[in-house]
Amino acid sequence: MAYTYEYPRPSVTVDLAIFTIREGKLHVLLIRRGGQPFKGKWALPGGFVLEGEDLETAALRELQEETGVRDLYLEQLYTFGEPQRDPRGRVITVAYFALISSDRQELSAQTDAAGVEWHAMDALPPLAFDHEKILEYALDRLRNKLEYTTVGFQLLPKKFTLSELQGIYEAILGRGLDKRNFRRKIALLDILEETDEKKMEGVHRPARLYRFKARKFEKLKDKGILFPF
Amino acid sequence: MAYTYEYPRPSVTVDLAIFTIREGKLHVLLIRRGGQPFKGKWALPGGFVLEGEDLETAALRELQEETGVRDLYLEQLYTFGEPQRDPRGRVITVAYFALISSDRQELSAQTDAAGVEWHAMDALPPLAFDHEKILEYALDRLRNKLEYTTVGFQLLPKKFTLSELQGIYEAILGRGLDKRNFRRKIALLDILEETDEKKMEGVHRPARLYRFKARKFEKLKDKGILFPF
DNA sequence: CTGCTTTAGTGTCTATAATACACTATTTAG
DNA sequence: CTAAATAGTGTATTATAGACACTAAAGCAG
Repeated sequence: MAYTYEYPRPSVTVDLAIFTIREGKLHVLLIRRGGQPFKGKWALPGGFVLEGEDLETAALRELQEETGVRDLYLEQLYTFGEPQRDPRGRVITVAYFALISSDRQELSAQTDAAGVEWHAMDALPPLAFDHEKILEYALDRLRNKLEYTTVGFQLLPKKFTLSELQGIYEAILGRGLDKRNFRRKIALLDILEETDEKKMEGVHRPARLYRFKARKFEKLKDKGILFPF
Repeated sequence: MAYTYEYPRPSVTVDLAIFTIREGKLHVLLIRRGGQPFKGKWALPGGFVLEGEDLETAALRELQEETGVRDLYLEQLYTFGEPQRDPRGRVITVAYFALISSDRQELSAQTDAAGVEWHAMDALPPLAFDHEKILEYALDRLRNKLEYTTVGFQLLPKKFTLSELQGIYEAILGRGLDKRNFRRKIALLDILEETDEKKMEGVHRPARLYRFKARKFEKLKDKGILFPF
């Protein structure tokens, strides 16, 4: 049944650009390589697609192995297949990107022992393979998606303040946004609802906490559409 | 050097969704399969990625083999890798889409003997493999791209009338557009220039022919950006 | 308890872009 | 010269984006 072709059979991997926000800045998850090639260099988490395994399944499996996180916003990015991109031979990689909210990123800290670390996007070390190119592509896509989808919302805990939401947008876009215009557009989307709670933190007026309107949000999550800025 | 991994090595193919406009309607190029599986069914043109061959190079090569056309707008679409998508074994396919202008689509007629035919998108036969899914994805992307890029312009000969350009948009979007609004937006883009020529054809007022402003267009082609509708 | 600091929260005006909508102009065929 | 067919043109309305500044509420210091 399997493999009856007389054509080259490259290895196929998945690589993940996993983003989060820490301390107001966009970070990406990197792993320090333990073996050759590129030993000691940082790389995107990823690995080989297994026998009979779907590509997205492989990406989710790798994600869980590396970070312990399930059930994520995960999107196929691009497939990189230059013949020389891996010095060991022909390896084609399907890149995905994912977002982890600030309250779930703690889980991944458990695996930190294995050389897994969050790196600020504005202070990246040199990366293995063509992972710099992949990351550049991923950041492009992320910023783009931000403009017409709700991706940014993936990066927040269940309840959040509007300032926190704006902070996410500013961190990804790399520029400041006007508070009033931002709030007006969010309100227009009609996907948030107030809670009675307030975030009491620090020496200043407490901010109201919001959450998504569950029904609306679930529908939109599938379509991916919405959220212009 | 090559293939030192102990991991599954699927075959990797490229498949192409090649669109054109014929008689005012969106068409896609299909090939009738000569062998098993899906013998006699229609399929997207495509084929295996060769040893040491870049993915896009493979797509361009297949395109040329099937249609004789070079130098096309070609864009990676998505990679499909469900384990069971090919009954012969694990085959991962990287899908591309391309657009051929009405004056170049004639070239491809030369290979028609081999069961290569244009099919109207609104009257497709059943397709082999998961090619219906791939096509659906491609059409989605094409319509989307139309709204914020200049892709539509790829489907026209060097000189064309504004009505022809509008026809392209209507064929892809599947709905009519207002003539005055369409022309205003085109003018705003500032990427067309008038020629002195007119298209004398039929029993009616002749239309002025336009062409792209070469410099502007070359810049935009790379970026891919521009052209909201 | 007063006031200083810090972040939350709110509304208007202007500019730009999108849409709806109808008539005149030019050509050929008969 | 008239009929048929497509080319070509402008205005008014509505929706969206961006610029912009002050008041509100909490904690802490004195």
